[in-house]
Amino acid sequence: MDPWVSSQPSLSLDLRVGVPPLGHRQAPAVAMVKPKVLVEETFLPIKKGPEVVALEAELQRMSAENRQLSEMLTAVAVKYEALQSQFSVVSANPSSTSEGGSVSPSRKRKSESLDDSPPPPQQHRHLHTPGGLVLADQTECTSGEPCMRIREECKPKISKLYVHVDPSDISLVVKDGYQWRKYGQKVTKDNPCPRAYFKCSFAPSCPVKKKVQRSAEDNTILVATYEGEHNHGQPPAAQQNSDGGSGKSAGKPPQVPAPVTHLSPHHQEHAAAAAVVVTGEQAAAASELIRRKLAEQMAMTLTRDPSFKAALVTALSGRILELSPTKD
DNA sequence: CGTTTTTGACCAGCGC
DNA sequence: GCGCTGGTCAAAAACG
Repeated sequence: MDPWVSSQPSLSLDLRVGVPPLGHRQAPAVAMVKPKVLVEETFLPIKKGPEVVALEAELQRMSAENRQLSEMLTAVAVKYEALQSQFSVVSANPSSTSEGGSVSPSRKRKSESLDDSPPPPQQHRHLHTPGGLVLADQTECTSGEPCMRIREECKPKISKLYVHVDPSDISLVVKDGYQWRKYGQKVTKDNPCPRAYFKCSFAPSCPVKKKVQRSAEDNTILVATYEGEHNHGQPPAAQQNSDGGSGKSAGKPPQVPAPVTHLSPHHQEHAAAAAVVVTGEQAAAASELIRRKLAEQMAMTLTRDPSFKAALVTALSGRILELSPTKD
């Protein structure tokens, strides 16, 4: 996250859900605007039953959790600023882009070690996409977002997605909205998990390929490396569940990995570093888009969370019961 | 029957 | 030149 968040009231990532505004508490650096309270504490005359007490305890817990998250966001924002200034320096010195140069789509291992050797921190950039994916590196916007490119004139269209999946899910399926046909699988030297090779099958002439491999460090993370640029639009949403399996999945049910809704600090760092990718007007446009989608995803995540729903329902029903005329 | 996946073989780049 | 490795091909299998 970056300071942009703090300046955008509509997209504030303040996570204090259902917590009464605490005037005495210093607001976290990242969340500056007045918190939106879903369950207003002063909604009704005070008459606390056991459910309300329990709910309050739950809200306190969530409050603490949110405070933690806010602190993490603050730390991430600080890191972002540091990286951004570093990036500005790098941008001012084009000679530092020594890894640039075109990479032909196939049989080019010479300059294509992106996948195997960890890139230097500044090049290891990740962005969360609305699908719960983490977009890394530069240049490629698989979802059609137009402005995530930087130094595209000197870099191949290579990007990475980091997808959190269930460890028990052995499939190498990354849901990104495109149709892919698997054409190979290989066990690589530095990772016991096999790497799967896919080609875009949505358009026959589409040159895009992707490699999917479980992270050696965290096998709940799938790393998808995209090469090339789609020469067609994104398939309609109805087809987005068929990724990897691309239509027929040979009898297997469509595997849809869980979105990255809970990121380890490691991945959050990546996400924060992502903001370094773009600067200037492109950065503004990209940031707005990304953050909007991030906020949407956050809302989606909350609404999908059964415990959150349960707490919300409990709170609302409790209030309604209190308001009920049958109550004496 | 058509399409996709699997998987062993093959090819090319790279380091020694 | 040789071996290692990653990437691709293509025949066979699997599936609806």
